[in-house]
Amino acid sequence: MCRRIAHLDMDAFYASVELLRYPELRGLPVVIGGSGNQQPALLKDGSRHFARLRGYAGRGVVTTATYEARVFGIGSAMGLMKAAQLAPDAILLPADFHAYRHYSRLFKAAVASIAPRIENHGIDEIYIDLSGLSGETLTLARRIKQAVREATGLSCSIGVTPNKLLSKICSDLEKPDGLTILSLADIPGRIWPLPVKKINGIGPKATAKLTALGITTIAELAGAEPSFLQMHFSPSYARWLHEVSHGIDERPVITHAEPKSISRETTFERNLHAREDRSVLSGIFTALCTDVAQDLQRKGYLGRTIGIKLRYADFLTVTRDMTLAVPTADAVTIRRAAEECLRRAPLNRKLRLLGVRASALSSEKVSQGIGISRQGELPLTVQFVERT
DNA sequence: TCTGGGGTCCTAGGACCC
DNA sequence: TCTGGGGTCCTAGGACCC
Repeated sequence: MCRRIAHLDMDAFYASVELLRYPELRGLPVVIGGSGNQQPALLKDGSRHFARLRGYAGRGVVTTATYEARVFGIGSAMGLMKAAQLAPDAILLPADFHAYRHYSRLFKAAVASIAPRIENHGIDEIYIDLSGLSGETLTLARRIKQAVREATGLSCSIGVTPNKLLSKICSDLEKPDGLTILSLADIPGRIWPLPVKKINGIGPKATAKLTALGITTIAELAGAEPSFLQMHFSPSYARWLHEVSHGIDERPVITHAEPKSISRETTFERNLHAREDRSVLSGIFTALCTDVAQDLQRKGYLGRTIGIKLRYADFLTVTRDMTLAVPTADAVTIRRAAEECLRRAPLNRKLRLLGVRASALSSEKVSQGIGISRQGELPLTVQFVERT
């Protein structure tokens, strides 16, 4: 029995949400990114003045670009300074995650009204299991696209195939506003000619390694001997490469998942030194711990492992973490643990990023139900802590 | 022109236990 | 003393994704 799995990807999601708010920008190259000080100014005549990429100075990156901006070679994760070189006259808007989350909820609810088995895959993507539904695949997919458009005014692209791997590739084939349906028989014709990096899970490192081995297309990967792949990759990755190149993927659609970690991090406007900039760094550190604590409390989780992340001026990144006896969501406890971690990291160099993370999460409700305080200040009850 | 912020998963070594 | 084997937890790093 063949499954029917859809992957739905919103088209240039953040930028498209901004175009709903600023319709006068339609058709122009628009880039979303940066740190929020490029808010449009309202002029006396009621029109708005938008910042341009030209002259941008800072460490921001492109989050999303409209298709008109992509023509210039601008893409996600590119530094804004570089993007400014490519398209100085493009409009620059700050990201507004509150608005994007709102539209995310809208489009997911619209899909759920037609096909309730949904797996979240970030703010702008979902997998949908259509297997149990009646109706033609094409009809269902068109209904879903229409429902998303009616609920949000936004377009999306959908791929439908027997599994998540192929559907993810497929939703990208006819973007924007695409709809592509493939069967296993279509793999040689439609999937194999594509470059290996189109496979979700083959990133820059693996692509470079495969290229060095003379493998650039999925067809070439499919033609590689498993023993050859095992010589160059870890056993499980080699096996996975062989399977995905043949379109094999049995992963189920996961309709509910608990978070594994909650973290906050920030890149400084200028590099900071642990000693020379001690007080400003300390303030940032405390704020990050407070933010993590608030996120934990708001979402109803306790963290048992607290960790930090440092990124030095040369981009070298180190982490340190420690596991507590008692899970916590308390800002002071987190700050103390994070400080312990900090003591174990080299601090004789300039930093560009600091982060704080809570992991080994458990649900707060369960812990409270058996009498553990949020701060974990009742050591005698430690023995009754149950992990969830 | 150096490269955000929030995540997941995997690997690997050492500790520790039986 | 020259040497086991499996299982789990903890820590650190890294690839990858949106």
